[in-house]
Order: sequence, then structure tokens, then C-alpha cells
Amino acid sequence: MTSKRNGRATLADVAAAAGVSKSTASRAFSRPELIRPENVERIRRIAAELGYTADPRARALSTGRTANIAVIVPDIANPFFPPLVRAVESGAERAELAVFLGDTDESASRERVLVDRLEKQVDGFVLASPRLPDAQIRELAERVPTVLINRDIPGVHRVLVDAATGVREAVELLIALGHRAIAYLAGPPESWADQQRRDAVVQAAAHAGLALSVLELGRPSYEAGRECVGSMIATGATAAIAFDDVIAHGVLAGFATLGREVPADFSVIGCDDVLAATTFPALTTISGGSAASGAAALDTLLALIDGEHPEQRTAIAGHLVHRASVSAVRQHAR
Amino acid sequence: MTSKRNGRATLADVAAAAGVSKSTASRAFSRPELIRPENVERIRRIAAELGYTADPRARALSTGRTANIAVIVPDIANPFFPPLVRAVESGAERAELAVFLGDTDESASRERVLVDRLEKQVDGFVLASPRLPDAQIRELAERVPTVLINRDIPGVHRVLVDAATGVREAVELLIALGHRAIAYLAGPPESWADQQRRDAVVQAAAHAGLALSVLELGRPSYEAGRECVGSMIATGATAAIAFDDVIAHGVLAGFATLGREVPADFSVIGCDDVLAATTFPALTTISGGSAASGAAALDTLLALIDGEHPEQRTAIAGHLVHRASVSAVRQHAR
DNA sequence: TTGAAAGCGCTACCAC
DNA sequence: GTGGTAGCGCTTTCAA
Repeated sequence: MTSKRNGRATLADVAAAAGVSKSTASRAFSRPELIRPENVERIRRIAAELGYTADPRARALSTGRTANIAVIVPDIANPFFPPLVRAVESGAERAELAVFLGDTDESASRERVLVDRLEKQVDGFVLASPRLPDAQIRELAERVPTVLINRDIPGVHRVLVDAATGVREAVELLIALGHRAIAYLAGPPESWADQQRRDAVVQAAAHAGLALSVLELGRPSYEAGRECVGSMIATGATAAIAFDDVIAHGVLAGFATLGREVPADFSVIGCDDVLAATTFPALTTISGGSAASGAAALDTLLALIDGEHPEQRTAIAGHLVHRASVSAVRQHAR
Repeated sequence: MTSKRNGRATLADVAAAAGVSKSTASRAFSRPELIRPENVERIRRIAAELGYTADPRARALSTGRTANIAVIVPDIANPFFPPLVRAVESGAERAELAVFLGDTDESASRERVLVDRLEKQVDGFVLASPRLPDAQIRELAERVPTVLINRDIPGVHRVLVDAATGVREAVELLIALGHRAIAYLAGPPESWADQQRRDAVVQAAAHAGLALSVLELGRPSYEAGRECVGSMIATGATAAIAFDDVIAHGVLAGFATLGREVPADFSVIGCDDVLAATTFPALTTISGGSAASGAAALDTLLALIDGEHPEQRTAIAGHLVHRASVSAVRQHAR
């Protein structure tokens, strides 16, 4: 008679078994200092015997705190996101929060649906590269603690990977190596990261008097990278900066398929540094701090949930990581 | 006076604004066929104006259904899991379920904690490559709908990637190409997948009279693969089958570092087919159906939640995918 | 130090 | 068709 239908013991069961009221049983967990120590111990022991664990939903209903957070990403299969999610997970674990994961498939409408479905059962959101319009994000952030990653909306808490510096370093390197015409392989235009990188390339190239072609690849994928090689070469470029490592990796493969050699025939630079040295040749790339941005976002979110006032804008500097996919332009290519 | 503290409209607000009772307002959403059509429409319109969305926690408390599921993985950064998680996400989206993600960091104790924290707020679990003892998984599965991926516990619903067939095909291929000594680069011994693959290699090798060395790499990582190359060569093997693609990828890099060529100097075969043709040379591997296993697990879980009796054991056949990392053994290597 | 009782927001049973 | 009401399991005043 102490256990309910399916083995789940409830607080009432514990209270009954311990011969105390629900209030006392509840306090044995939440405010033990208010209860006679011997009782605290006894109640907890009995609870353990009954296999009791508090029901988070019921608790949330009465406290208003869910002990859950949500992280929303456009594509968990894109290698930029798993380390980010992992960092969020590990921080959440420390704070004893459970985490919802939402994959929007790069779609603003799915993002909207996910956010709505989750809003009532979380204490906060981490939106990684959100595709929602500024206004909607602002509204959300007003209602529930929200931290953005790679989306720059003034007034909303956000952590930004500053690739601009790295992009400038990349352009300078290419110039120093004799390149005079380069290509930028653009990602999703809705993405803040792409806008930032694109702008940085355009400015750096203009500043240096470098010829620049921008190729729109849309969704960043290995295939897109591999398939753009032909048109990229046609632009007369001798080097490319890709929106991300995935595209750059595809480009590497495209050249291999053509029997051309990177970096001897062409130099390629990625972005994010999520493939590290796992490509061949090892990719020169702009480090993006996938994990670091996740960790920073979680810290900010935790502070927000605790009612503190963390820094609104956190920048993570991205720098060029020099590996093997870049070299001096070939003489005869001039 | 219709809106509560922070903008969250409640069902009571909607009811009041519409001049109906909470019951009617509730039914306008859950059982509209019981309500006069014009009222349904009016109530819904008013709800929308008020920005009302049902609170899933409260609903769960009274219905016992949470509309949430959880997927637990050992390491979301391991490329086998993102496609799996993505498949689960997309199926869940169709069923209008929200999904919790748990990353156990390959640790049974963290898995325990996660499962306990989540149990009360989900309708079911997908446990991918769980590290928990059989008994604990059985108990869990008795209490809440649970589907395992790559863990074979009789009596519990599970989807298994049958790599054994692929492993045999791999061994046969290597024999046909003249290899007489091979290595198996083993993964986490607690993992069912490793046990299955290891057994299959051992048996196939014994059956064929092939010399076999097993190297214990523990946690499957790129680094582990790269660093084992030396000792692997020392075994006298001319080909290796790796526990997974990540290790195999590392091995490829290890050879490149040594200035040795794959497949000319050594053949390597991976497992899972999650890197597809993105390695260089393109990896010959045993397809693992990462996404397929996620999709199958979700289908089973959905059926379970709906009180149906789906197949308890789903096998996904893994087959050898022939790419470029395997060739005939070198003559002088004999 | 402890207990009774009032909700949190929603659904479902039972009347009208 | 619609409304009243009793919970779901927990926390939290308010009294005792």
C-alpha cells in the first residue's frame, strides 16, 4: 500500500511510510536544516528504500523552475555543433540540469516550432546559429533567459566567434605567398557567421587589392565543396577561403578527384577548426572555438538563470591555424 | 487582467476571455469534435491573440504523458552518433515529441544519473550503445518504454547493427588480395559493438587460417588510431580492420606521417561508414547504418509508447563498402 | 520543528 | 455541448 501503480514511489508514499506529513518529507530534501536531523536521515533512508525520486514536472509546476535547458542547433550532423553541444552538456551536468536538443534542419519555421514546444519546460535557451528573425529572438529573450551563439543581436546575450581577425590573417598570408586572386566559398546567407566572414574577406581583399570571387554554396556540405571546384578554378583564383571546414574538406576531395594537388596547385583555407588535422593534407583553417563557444554560452545562461547580469556580448577570438593546405602560388600559374 | 505576471497566458485566461469554462477551453484543443464549431474557432482565435500555449508540464502531470523522449549517447562528438541523433530528432518532430539529449562521456555512472534525472519527464528512452549493466537496463525497460541501439539484451527492445556479415566479407576480401596476417584495432571492450566485431574477426580469421593480432585501443579516437600504427606494423600485419571509422581515419594519418602509402603499403578497413568518402584515400568500410539505426529505434519506441508490440529485435545488416584504402598485399612484403 | 491546506495549469470524470 | 470539480505530485505560506 505504500507504492503506486507502476513502482514509482511518490512523496506521499514516503511521508506515509515515515509517519510524517508530506510537508516534512518534502523539506527533508529541499530544506533539511528546518527538520530534526534524525528525521531527515530517516526520511531519506526510507525514500531510498522505496526508490523515490522527486517528479521534476510536479516540482516545476509549483516552483516555476524546471531544471531543464534547451540547446537548438541548425544541424547536429555538421561537425561544428557536436563539440558545442558536448560542452553545453557537460556544463549542464555540473549544474544538474537536463538538456533538450533541437535540430532545426536549417529551417526558421522548425526552429519556431521547437522553441514554442520547449519554452514552457525549460529555464533557458542556447540558440546556436539561430535562423529566426531578430524580432522573434528578442521577444523570446525577454520572456526566458536566452543566449545566442554566432548571432549578433544587440540587447540579447550572445557569444560570438570573431572570425574577422582570422580572416584578415588568412588574406595576409595568401598575399605574402603571392596569391593575387582568391575565392570565398560562401555558406548560408541567413547565417551571421557567413555574413561576418564574407564581409571580412571582402574588406580584406579590397584593402589589399586582391581579386575576389564569391561562390554561393548555400547549405555547407562536403558535396557542395567538392562540386564547386570546377567553377572555382574557372574564376582564375589560386586560393580559396571556405565558409567552413566541411566545405574546405570537400574542396580538398574535389582537387584529389581532378588529380590536382593541394597545396601545390591550389591553396585552401577552412574555418572553424573542427576537422583539425584529420584531413589530407591537414587543413589550414581559422579556429572557431566550437566547444569554447558552447561552454561560454552555458556559463552566461547559468548566470542569467540565477538572476545575475553577465556580460551581454562575449567574443571568442578566432585565429589562423597554419597547417598544410596552403603554399606559395605556382610560378607558371601567374 | 487577462494576462498573468510575465506574459504567459494560461488556460484560465483564455476561458475567461472567451466567456467559457476551463473545460470547454481545454476541449477546444484536445477534443474539438465535442464543442460547437463556432466556439472552437472563437476560443482558438482568442488563445492565439493571448499568445497562449499549453504548458506541457501541467498537461503531463494530469495525463501522465509528457510528449518528451530522451536519447542517450556515450559521446555526441563521435561521428557515429550525430546522424543517429538527427534521425531520432526528425522522427520525433513528426510525432510532435521533444527530445532530451544525454551525453554520458562513455561513463556508466553518468548514464545512471542521466537516466534517473530524465525518467520522470519522458515517455521513453533510446539508449545508444549504453554502458549500464544488463540488470539496470532491464529494470528501466520494465518501467518505461526503452529501445537499445547496439546492445543485445534479450527481452529488451533493441536495434542491432549486424557488422558480423560485413566483417566476414572484409576478411574474405583481404584473403583474396593475398593478406596473411591482419590486425584488429579494438574499441571499448564494454561496448557490444566491439564485442560483436571482435568475435566476428576472430572467428573469420581462425576459419581462414589468417594470423590475427588484436590491439586494444580503448576509447575510439583519431589519435589512438594514429598512434597505434607503429605497433601495428610490428605485428607483421599487412592489413587492419578497425573498430570504427574514426580509428581507421587515424591510422590513415599515421601512415601518411610515416611516409608510407595506403593502400600500397598497407590496407585499412573501417567500420560504420560515417566518414564516407571524406578520407584520403577513401576508406573501405563496413556500413553501419548510424541514421538507419536511429530511425528504426524511434519507430520501435513510438510503437511501444502507443502500447503496441513491435518486433523486439531489429537487425540492420552491415555490408562492406569497397573504396580505396584496400589493395593486394605487396609482393616484397611477403 | 511540524502539519494543513492552498495552489501551479491542465485534463477528465460526472452532471446538467 | 458545456460547466463544475477533483486530482496529478510537489512546494510553500501560515498556523500550531
